[in-house]
Amino acid sequence: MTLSLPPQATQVGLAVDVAAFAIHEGKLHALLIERATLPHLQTWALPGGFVHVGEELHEAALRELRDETSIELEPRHLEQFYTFGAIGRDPRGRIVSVAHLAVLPYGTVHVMGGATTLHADWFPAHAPPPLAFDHAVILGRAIKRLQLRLEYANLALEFLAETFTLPELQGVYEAILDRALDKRNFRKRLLAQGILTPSGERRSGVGRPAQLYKRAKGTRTGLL
Amino acid sequence: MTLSLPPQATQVGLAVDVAAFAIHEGKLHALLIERATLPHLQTWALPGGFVHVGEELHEAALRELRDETSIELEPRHLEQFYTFGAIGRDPRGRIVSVAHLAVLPYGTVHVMGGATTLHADWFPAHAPPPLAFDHAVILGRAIKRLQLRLEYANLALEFLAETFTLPELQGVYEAILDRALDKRNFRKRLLAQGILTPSGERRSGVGRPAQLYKRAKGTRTGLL
DNA sequence: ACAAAAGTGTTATGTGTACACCCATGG
DNA sequence: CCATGGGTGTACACATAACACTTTTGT
Repeated sequence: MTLSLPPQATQVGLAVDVAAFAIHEGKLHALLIERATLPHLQTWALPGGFVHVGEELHEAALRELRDETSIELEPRHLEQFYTFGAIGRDPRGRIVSVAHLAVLPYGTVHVMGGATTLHADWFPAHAPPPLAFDHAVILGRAIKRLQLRLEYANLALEFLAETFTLPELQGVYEAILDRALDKRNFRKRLLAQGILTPSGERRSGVGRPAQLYKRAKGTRTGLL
Repeated sequence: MTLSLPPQATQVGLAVDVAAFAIHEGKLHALLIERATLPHLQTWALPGGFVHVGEELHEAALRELRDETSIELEPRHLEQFYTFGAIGRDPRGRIVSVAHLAVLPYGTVHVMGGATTLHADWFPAHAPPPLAFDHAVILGRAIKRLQLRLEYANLALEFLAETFTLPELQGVYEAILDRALDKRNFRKRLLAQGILTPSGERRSGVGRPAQLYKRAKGTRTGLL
């Protein structure tokens, strides 16, 4: 490093926080951890922490997600969505947090308490418990962003396994938008987009089996 | 400050950059400065710099805009839109920049060289000169964000004086979207939104004078 | 009178939304 | 045969896009 920073440059703590979502029992859930350290000891919060030296922002987000929740997962989507830097937001000093939005398929997640956290668990995203710092605001904005993304990215598919039924996909939309959708209009719209191809097989259970679909070739949204 | 940061916390330089836009001669222009310091001496760049201690992010953006361009202005709109933190983006070390998008009315702007910059000037936003750091990427994303915002915020009004004609407003849309719009459909759509009220007066010049409008009461978008 | 820019309506097309019944399977 | 959930089509309202001529003013 041959050039130095100007004297008035602020050195601040750089953190990432992750609002990670999955669908469970037809409802949108967010992954929260119970803090094992001050400040806000024993308060629920978004997974997150300080960025390490030489670590990219999205790498830090993935690491915090893994370390704090002992999750075995590959996030299907990870995206920075806003940076929170208000002066009083952290009592330890000036800490700027780059907030990320992550999407996980619920099935692949096994949550257990990690070293730096007391617990980790899924909570209904639309009705979370009291959260540390400004994390309630961050979570709220993450949900809004998720709803917006749903419209023109095919982000809903990231919540599901490789093959899925149309009712399952509709359930994802309804969980995220927090309202009911018309079955026929939903199918019409989704099939018209041409991003789904029938996978031939059918899933069985109670009632009539549903046609299975998978994403059409060349329609990945881009993970990071 | 009673609590200390954990040892692995990275201290990084926190900067803001501002992509400031105005309409001039029917084209979208961006405000650039020519750097008076290393690195990238004598290269054009977005106005920006380090955040001071105890300074909010948006305050830093406003200060840099004023100091580096000696502009006399009140930005009509200022909005954070993305944070750039890739490791190699600045040769001085790990510097994270919170990028902002600003809208100025062109008429109120007087650009002259400031102390920390060699020059400051407006450039066509869709065809800028070579830029320092990753500022070309930042500018490109700022334009995209501006185009998106145009749709559902009434951001176009921020480019104009308090009263304006419909052809002027259409010119703003065309400059930002970089394509022509149909006059009749444009008028129909804008007037249907009910955010414009005729201000009675008419502006004179060559050709038939145009009706003047101003924004309807209670339709401010929110500056910050 | 002419040049220059403002203003004005209709039609076709596409998109979103509301709405009710039959189908296939398991128990 | 019944309970459960999957699958299907049509009609209306609304928004969008294409398109050409007349009006008002200054010179």
